[in-house]
Amino acid sequence: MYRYSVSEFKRRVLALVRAIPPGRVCTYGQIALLAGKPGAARQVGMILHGWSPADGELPWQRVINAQGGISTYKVGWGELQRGLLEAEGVVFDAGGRCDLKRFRYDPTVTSG
DNA sequence: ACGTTGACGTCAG
DNA sequence: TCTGACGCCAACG
Repeated sequence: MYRYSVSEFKRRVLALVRAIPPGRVCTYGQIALLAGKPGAARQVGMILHGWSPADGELPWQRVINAQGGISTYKVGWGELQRGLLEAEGVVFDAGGRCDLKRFRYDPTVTSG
């Protein structure tokens, strides 16, 4: 698909995203940090941006912003992402945000 | 090489 | 809580 020579960072990001279990979410900053580039949250978004939304191989919908909200409305995939997450059990409030303390998945914490 | 843009994050008011 | 400013780094013209 869009597998053009991925760099080390991209590789790590994709691996981390794939490690997110259904019904859980991660933030861009969290992914960037674990991928080895603290503060490179924007680059995480860019990497996912180059990925097809129809590609079920990558659970890109489980990556949201640090406020627990959807950041893909500006590219037209907001409704799709929210729908996919809700189908997995993630609950959004009236403000379109979910409770990160409840749904955030941290690979470094083996508690779940 | 340079300036602008962007699926973001953090700090100050 | 919401807004504005700055930083981050890769992609684009």
